Amino acid sequence: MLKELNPLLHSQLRLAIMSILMNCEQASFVYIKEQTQATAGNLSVQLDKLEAAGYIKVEKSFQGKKPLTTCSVTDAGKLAFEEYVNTLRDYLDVK
Amino acid sequence: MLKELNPLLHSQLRLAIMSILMNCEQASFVYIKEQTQATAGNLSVQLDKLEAAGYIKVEKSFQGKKPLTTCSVTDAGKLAFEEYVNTLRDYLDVK
DNA sequence: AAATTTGGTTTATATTATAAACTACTTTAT
DNA sequence: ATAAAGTAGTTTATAATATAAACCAAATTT
Repeated sequence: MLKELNPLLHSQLRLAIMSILMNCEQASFVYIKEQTQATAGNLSVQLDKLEAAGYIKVEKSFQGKKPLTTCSVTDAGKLAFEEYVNTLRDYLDVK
Repeated sequence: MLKELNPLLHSQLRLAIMSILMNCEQASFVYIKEQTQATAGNLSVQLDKLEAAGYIKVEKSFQGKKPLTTCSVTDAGKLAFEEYVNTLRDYLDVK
């Protein structure tokens, strides 16, 4: 029997965000936006959800005069991502 | 840059259906319902979508007096599933 | 100083998933 | 023989989710 796929991670954009953050120490809002091709609004909403779940940390600062939003994955986020990947493998691996 | 995940396959239930069908020649509505724990209504809708996309073939017959709906994956479905899996690997593989 | 760009957030809408209600028929119990 | 319950689904309504459009505040360019 197939386990449930964490619905918070089973979303194209949130998964892409997590994928990026799993591969670097931190990434800016603008960088993630470029990489994912998401609209700023959509990205903002999805980052909020991941942050609310405790999967990522979002820090707001200024780079000179421009606002700079920096994101990084938390330990809980890493764990959730890894569990999601393992669960998903059961769906994908065709015997 | 991450490619788009086929939205028709990026759904827990539809993915589970495809996963089951990729591992057997054919499966009945009832069997898929049991395996996925889906409600009949939800399953019916998602099977329709997969059929409309040409990813599965749905055949209705009778087993004695009871209706029997049998599903199997098409070549197009196999192809789409494999492409989805490959795309997904880019999201999951943490370098 | 008006227009445009940057870096976002908020809110409204479209899409999708899910559940509830229904249909049609069969089997079982009364 | 008929009412009650079960089987195998479909249709329709609702809840959840994703996405886009509209907006804000400040900085930069013309």
